[in-house]
Formats: sequence, structure tokens, C-alpha cells
Amino acid sequence: MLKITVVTSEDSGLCPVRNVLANVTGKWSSLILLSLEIGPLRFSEIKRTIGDITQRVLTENLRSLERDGYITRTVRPGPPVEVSYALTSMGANLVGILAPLVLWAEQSFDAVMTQRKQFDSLK
Amino acid sequence: MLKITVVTSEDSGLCPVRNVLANVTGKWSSLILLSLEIGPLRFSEIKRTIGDITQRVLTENLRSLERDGYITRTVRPGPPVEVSYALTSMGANLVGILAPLVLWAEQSFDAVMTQRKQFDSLK
DNA sequence: CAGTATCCTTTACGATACTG
DNA sequence: CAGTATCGTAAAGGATACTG
Repeated sequence: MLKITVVTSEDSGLCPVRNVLANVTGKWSSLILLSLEIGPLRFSEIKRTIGDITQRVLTENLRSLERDGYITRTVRPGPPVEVSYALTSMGANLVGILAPLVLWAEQSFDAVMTQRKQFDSLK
Repeated sequence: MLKITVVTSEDSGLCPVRNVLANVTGKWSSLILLSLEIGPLRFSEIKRTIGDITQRVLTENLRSLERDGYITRTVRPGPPVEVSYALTSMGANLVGILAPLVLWAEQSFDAVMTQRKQFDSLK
């Protein structure tokens, strides 16, 4: 059985779990990482894959993921410049853990929606 | 190999993955779910386990998790009233997927911090 | 193409006080 | 004990315009 000390009473900035998870649990982070699972992608390709993320937010998230060591950023001089992003080995490990979660989310969509409707109907 | 359609170009409210993940990727959701892994806990016990979450936010998160069907809320009349929370089978499944992520976060803490320091030192 | 720069809105969260 | 009610802050995200 898995025994995890969820959180200590220390400063949140020092709680390892929260500190690391914070950059994975954003609205877009996991989707961006997943999009790189098959192979490296350029900025515009990631944007197209996600669909409705803005340029500003995508840039922000990519920087954060690069900073934590999950992806690399490679510039091929242009013009036009070509910037491609790829998973590091740590990033690939993380994707290996995130993928089941995303898959689970897909599969559980119907059940969750049903639950919500029922909960909301009880006033 | 895992093939996942990360996101379609539909309305975000209709994207199954994002819709379900939204309530799991909060700052506290996963930690709350994890705290219930061993067994049911009362409100104050969850609060003590997490440490620095406020009552208001804990209540908010518990409602949201209950709404989506991950946990149940049981009231034993008092006084003092005793409210206990427990994982549903769906919640238990989710925890089974989240636990590796939390464990991974713990183990990767040092590597991530090292990466950040290095990234930040490059201006 | 891959970003920055602004500006604005929303949402999550924090602090504190109060209650059946 | 397990909340609710208020108020305030901060961070994430959205919209749009501009640039090397």
C-alpha cells in the first residue's frame, strides 16, 4: 500500500509535493506535455494541437515547463526562425504518469457529468 | 503506445478531458483525495492532515469533489455533529492514478529545484 | 514564426469573524 | 465541530495589438 506524507505544516514553498505539483496542475501544463509525447513539436504545432490556448499563455507555460526541466527549447535560426520543444527524460517520465490520468479523465467524463447533474438537482 | 486526442477545438466546457481534470488539478484537490486513501476522515481530521488549508477553501473543495462523485459526505447528528468524508469507488480509482503522481513529485523535488536554479542563473 | 506588450476579467485562495 | 459570511489579494488566464 502506498503511504504518503501528504503535506507537512511547513511553509508551502517548502513542501516538496506542492512545490513540484504546482507546475503540473495548471490548466494547460499536462496537455502541453502530452502533446509532446509522440515527438518534438514547434510552437505553432503545439498551439494547433491544444486548440484554444492563447500565444501569451502558451509561451508562459512552455517557459515554466522548461524551467523545471521537463522540456527543452531549441532554436533553428531563420528567417523564419523555427523553435521546437521536446520532452527531456524527466519530462518523458512525467508524461508516463500523466497519460493515465488524462486517459482516465476521458473515460470518466460521462460518469462525472451524470454525478454533477444529480448533485445539482438536489437543490 | 498511448494515443490521446489531447484537445479538440470545441468549446472548452465541452472538452471531456479538461472538464474532468479541472476539478482534480486544483491546488488542494489531489491532496484531499490522497488524505482519504487510508480511510474515511472527519472534516477537522482532513484539515489537520493538510495543515495550512483554510476552512473556507477546504469546504469549497470538498463540495466540488462530492459533486463530481469522488467522495461522499456523511453526517452523524450531534451535538457535536460529526461529518465524515470517504472515497467512492470512482474516487478510489482516481486516487490510484493520482498517488503515483504525488509520489513522483516527492521523488523529483530535488531534481526540479536544481533545474530551476540553473535555469534562473542563466539570466 | 514565435514571440512581447498591455490591459482586463475571472477565479482561486487567504484572513477573519461569526453560528447552529 | 463543521461550517457560513464578508472582504480582500494575487495569480492565471483571455483579448488584442505589435515586432524582429
